[in-house]
Amino acid sequence: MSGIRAQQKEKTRRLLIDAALNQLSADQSFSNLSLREVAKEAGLAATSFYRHFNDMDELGLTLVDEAGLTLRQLMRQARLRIEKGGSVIQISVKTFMEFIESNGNEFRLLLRERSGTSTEFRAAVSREIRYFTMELCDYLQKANKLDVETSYLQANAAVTIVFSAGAEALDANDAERKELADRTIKQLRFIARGAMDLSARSSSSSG
Amino acid sequence: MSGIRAQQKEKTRRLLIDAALNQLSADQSFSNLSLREVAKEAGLAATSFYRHFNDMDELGLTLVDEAGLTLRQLMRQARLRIEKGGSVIQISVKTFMEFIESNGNEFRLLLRERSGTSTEFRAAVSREIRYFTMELCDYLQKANKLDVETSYLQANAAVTIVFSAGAEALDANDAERKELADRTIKQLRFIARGAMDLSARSSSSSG
DNA sequence: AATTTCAGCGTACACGTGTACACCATTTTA
DNA sequence: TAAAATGGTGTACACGTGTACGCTGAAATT
Repeated sequence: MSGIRAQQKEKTRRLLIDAALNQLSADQSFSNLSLREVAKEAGLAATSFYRHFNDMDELGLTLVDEAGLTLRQLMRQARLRIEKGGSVIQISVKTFMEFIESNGNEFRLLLRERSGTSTEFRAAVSREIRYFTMELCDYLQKANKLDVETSYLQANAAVTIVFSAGAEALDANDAERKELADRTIKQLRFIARGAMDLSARSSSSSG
Repeated sequence: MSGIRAQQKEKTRRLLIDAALNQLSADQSFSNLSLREVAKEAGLAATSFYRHFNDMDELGLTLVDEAGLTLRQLMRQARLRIEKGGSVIQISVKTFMEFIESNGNEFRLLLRERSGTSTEFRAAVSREIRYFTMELCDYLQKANKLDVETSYLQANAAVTIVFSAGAEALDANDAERKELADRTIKQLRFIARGAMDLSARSSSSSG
């Protein structure tokens, strides 16, 4: 039951996952990454791959799940920082940019497979982003006393803007990233202000 | 000089371009489209491809250019509609959604290659989107008497939101698209309102 | 009319791919 | 301790890929 064998298996499974992740870059996407390349990078024979995954898609979906998880953990970190005081928007953007910097490959994966050719991948990424959006939506609802629709609209728009900025950040240098962060912060303020204004207006005209 | 030959060449070049475009779909991206497949679809021998393009990248960049052009022509149409009266935001979103519906493959191309593995493709798409954004920026500046920075921030955010909605629309049915359009319109109003408010505030405090 | 140009074709090649298969060594089970 | 299960290996195969090369017939040029 201790499982010296299961333990080793988990270890080389990890090796494969990390190998795939490490091979991702600006010049290489998961979809044009071959099973053989991954196995080689992991130091395994090509056919050993099958002891752990049925095919590359299975590996890829695992990566998407992990990336989504990392993203949500990031959100928790941001909330902790916010509780200690500071601008919500500023801290959130900064945290996100740190994520891009230290987890560029995970983010690239999400970004690319979101509009990729596999229905399953698209659904998986879409799901992860939906989780992310929903958590923000809850937060906005409670923090700003907004109605459900408005807070959802705001959360969805904010996530879109932040993701798009993240995508640009991948190709940017430090100075450009700073600029990008500033721009994003201002845009999120536009959205927050607009949501407040228009929500107030519609609730006063309808009730 | 009439060029019965040049004429024919242009014709089969068009055949190749259209063949590539027609092979794009939810399940097939340009990057995993092979030279042989394109040539076959166009009814040519594989090697004839080289009489028109050096490689697939050259074809792809041509497609990106054409897609960008189509996008800008679309903008002109929207402006014409707006001059006849109507909500700027509503008409723009509607026009964009019509573009997605009738030019899905072009849009898919832009969407995917924007975060693809080729630096050249990314640059090309980025350039097209920049043109698109700049035209909107000019318009906002004149129509709303905003300062350059604010109108740029607004234009950039608006384009991001609209593109993201377009991406979702690709996988959506008619009802979902309607919903999507409504959501997008509201979000663009948030942004417009926020830009107005915060621009006014900063200009009154600084001048 | 003779010559040159050139779009399009078919063959051929080396290469990388996924994966089927038989085999081995070691852990696990009986 | 004997038998079974299993992670890892290497070989082998068919397939699709880009593209080099030489050829052909018709258009263009001289």
